[in-house]
Amino acid sequence: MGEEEFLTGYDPAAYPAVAVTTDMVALTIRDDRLCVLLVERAEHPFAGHRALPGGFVRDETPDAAALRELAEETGLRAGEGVLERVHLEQLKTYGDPGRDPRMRVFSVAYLAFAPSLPEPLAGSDASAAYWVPVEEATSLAFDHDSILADGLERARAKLEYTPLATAFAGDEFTISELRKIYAVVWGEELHAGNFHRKVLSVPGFVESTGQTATRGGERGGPKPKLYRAGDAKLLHPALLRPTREDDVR
Amino acid sequence: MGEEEFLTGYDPAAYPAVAVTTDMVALTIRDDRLCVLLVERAEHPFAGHRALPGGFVRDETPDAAALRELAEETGLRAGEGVLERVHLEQLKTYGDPGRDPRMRVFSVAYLAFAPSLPEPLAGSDASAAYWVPVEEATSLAFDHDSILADGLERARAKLEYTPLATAFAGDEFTISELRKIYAVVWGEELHAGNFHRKVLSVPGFVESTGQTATRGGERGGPKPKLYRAGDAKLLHPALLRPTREDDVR
DNA sequence: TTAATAGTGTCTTTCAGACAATATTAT
DNA sequence: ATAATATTGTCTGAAAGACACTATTAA
Repeated sequence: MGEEEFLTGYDPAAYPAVAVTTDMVALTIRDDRLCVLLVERAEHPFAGHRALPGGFVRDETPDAAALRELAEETGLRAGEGVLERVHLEQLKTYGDPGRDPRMRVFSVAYLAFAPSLPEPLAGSDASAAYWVPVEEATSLAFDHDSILADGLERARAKLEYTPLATAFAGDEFTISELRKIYAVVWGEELHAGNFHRKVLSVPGFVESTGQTATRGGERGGPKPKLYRAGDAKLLHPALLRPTREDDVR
Repeated sequence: MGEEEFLTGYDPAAYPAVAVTTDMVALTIRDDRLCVLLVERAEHPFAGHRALPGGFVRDETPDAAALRELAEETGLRAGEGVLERVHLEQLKTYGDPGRDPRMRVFSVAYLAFAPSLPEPLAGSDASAAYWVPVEEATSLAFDHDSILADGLERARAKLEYTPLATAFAGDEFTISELRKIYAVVWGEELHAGNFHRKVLSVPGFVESTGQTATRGGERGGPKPKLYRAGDAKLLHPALLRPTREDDVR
């Protein structure tokens, strides 16, 4: 702000109308695949295309708008605990002229990490929302391909230096399950032994529940110990992606 | 988007007016101090308070709006090379209802790193803009205190894993000058010997010009070698801040 | 029994940080 | 001459990554 332009009698009608929406990159892991929540567009423009869920920001904070939108599309209700465990953060704002053919629309994009969620109930309020593996989420409406790409890159980077991978897991999880989350999001396998030692050595990443899983892995192995998310907000030292060009030029 | 709400005859006048602006956290280093560009507000609200420079996003991308705003406030002109060397990135969007008492305003905040710039010419177009050491930039208008805080934290974090410190330096610089930039932004001294070795060991951080400065330090010492920014986009391994609580809980 | 998994141990290499040493130059 | 600075060297400890090993369990 600080615009002398509208200090004195500002007339809204004198300016071209703009709209502000949120678009949501909601990620979850289903069947060992990283999935994003998409909606089917019924009408033009981009009728028949899939899009990120989103909507107008009403008389609320952008954060609240994003959370509301997520709740509506997934059918989750506040107060049941699931929605409360979702990690939500602002991603970036997209506002190129022409990104929406109808009018000037600025979209504040959000990124959400959710533990494995059920298929949205088509009945509730979710027009037609469903989880799609990210590799198959192409040819989206508007500039949503690039919003999704930005969201994925952010998510992958965040796993390196924050404990957010636990946001994809249930309340209690094994080290193997956590490793699987990293593998799925990063798209590459991690060395089991080194990962195990690393996770336990980073202070505050996970804490032991003292419990042991009731059975071992699907194809054998001892019963693993159970952990829950720790209280760290940042991982130090970080857990860096193995395959990365030594430095991105 | 994907809002069925405005697929059919959408009437702009039916919605409360919103405005979209940019606010700029422009940082530079002057006299070994980290400074931010502020403007003086002449009229209400917050008359007499200082604010981040900003303005409406017109028929242009938000990035272009931010760059235009920076050029206007600093008096810099495109094509002279200085503005082209400024690093600009989107910071975050602020849109809480009530952040501007006049109407609903969403502000797409930007962060800029500039090499030491002259005091803006009051005459040009800059209403009344000047550089202020960041510690003295308090009690800003609107929610600009928190935008500035977010910008500073982003800047400090970015120095760790990107070569952006070079954006504060001139075309050619010495390792000492680079170290001074880190010290000023982070607010703590760095060990000269270790910093020197570290910078030269990270691939693509800096490249030698083959030249040597014409004179040594202000209080003696050999003539240092000159370097320019390398082609790395990320520092690997990163250059982490020395004083950091082992992990932020 | 077989094969897969959980968890631990060891070794090598890399790197950060502390500290020292030497050479060079402004004052 | 003195003091500050540039640059390089050395050492220690932390940590990453490769690899090996044992114990445990599903099928």
